[in-house]
Amino acid sequence: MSTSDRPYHHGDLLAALLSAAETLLDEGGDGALSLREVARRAGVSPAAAYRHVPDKEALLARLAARGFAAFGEALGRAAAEAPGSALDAMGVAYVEFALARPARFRLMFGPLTARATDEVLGAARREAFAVLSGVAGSRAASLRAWGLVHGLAMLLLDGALPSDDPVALVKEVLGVTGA
Amino acid sequence: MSTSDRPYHHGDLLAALLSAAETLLDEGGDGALSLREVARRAGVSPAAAYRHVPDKEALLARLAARGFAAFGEALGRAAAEAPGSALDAMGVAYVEFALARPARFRLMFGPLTARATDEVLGAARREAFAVLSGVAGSRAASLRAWGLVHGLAMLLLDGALPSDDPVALVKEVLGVTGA
DNA sequence: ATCAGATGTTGACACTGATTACATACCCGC
DNA sequence: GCGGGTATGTAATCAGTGTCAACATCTGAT
Repeated sequence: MSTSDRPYHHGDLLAALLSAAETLLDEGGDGALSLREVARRAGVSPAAAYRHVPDKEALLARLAARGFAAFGEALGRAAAEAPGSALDAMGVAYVEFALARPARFRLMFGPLTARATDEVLGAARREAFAVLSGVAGSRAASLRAWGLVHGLAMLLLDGALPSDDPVALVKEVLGVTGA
Repeated sequence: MSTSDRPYHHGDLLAALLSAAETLLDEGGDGALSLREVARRAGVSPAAAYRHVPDKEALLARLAARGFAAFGEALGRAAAEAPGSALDAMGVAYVEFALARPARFRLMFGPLTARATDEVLGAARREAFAVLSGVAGSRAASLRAWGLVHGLAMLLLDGALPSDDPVALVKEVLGVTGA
């Protein structure tokens, strides 16, 4: 029962850092998020982060892993809600996720994760993809579906496909019979 | 007749900067390239770059525009060399370009170009895409082809599709009858 | 109660992008 | 030819970043 608002020991700083970083990513999103700003948000000195994470890159890897977990869950939910046309529903959910959280999505599929030194990240990513591959059929069909939605999501994120209603565009391309 | 190797005035610094930046991008490529390092490579002080470019972002935009020019050219060449199956050839060329110059490709389709404040860049990008759209047929078919190859390229770049022979994988997915 | 280890702080270093004030070289009009 | 104006370069500086080492503080096991 200390009277100080913030005790010396935070309690669960790593979680607070990750949460602050996600907020940062989702709100500003314009550029790269700085470790210092994350620490500031968590109400802690910059160096404190290094007690919980070896590196800024490692923190980003954890964020990406978190992202893949939420991503896989969203895909699974979409598939469950439309058992008849699971693949199309997942495709739409794929793009919707990307558009709703651009910075997180870009981080998940960025050069940092490409280096893939973090094994937790790799597992999370594989698991998310397994959800998608499970409903696609053959290997080639699975890759085709995956590549297509991923490409559409990326192009929309980059503004290469200007569209008032991106989701409608995706449905058109996928041949989803609307409603 | 100065004995100094490098005259005070460089002659064409902007070109030298862009060239140096491209070299940097293509060799290290791991992270973001710094304006200072680019200037160092060009044998010039960091501030000199600001005489030719208002911003680091503007320099990157120019690089991306250059990239789109080379990209469109590569696509056009591929189409010309395989008149029978232009679309497939362009798809393969699309991925090959991305894999040969990962950093440049990522820059071209990155958040910087998404902001698209630079109009030259936007024009270059549209032109590259026009090459692709020209051979695809309907709008939906064009978007489908484009999204697919773009997605495959990105996933391969991110190491999400580990493959010994990425190009073969792409051909398989595209259904290209090899040789 | 004490002491070891975990956790957080302070201060520093090297680096970055960006701006400013100043120096130099080139070029055009005379 | 030459002198001034302008384009182009430099050096110095500022704020912000990732990272580290040294120090301070808390917490739990013995």
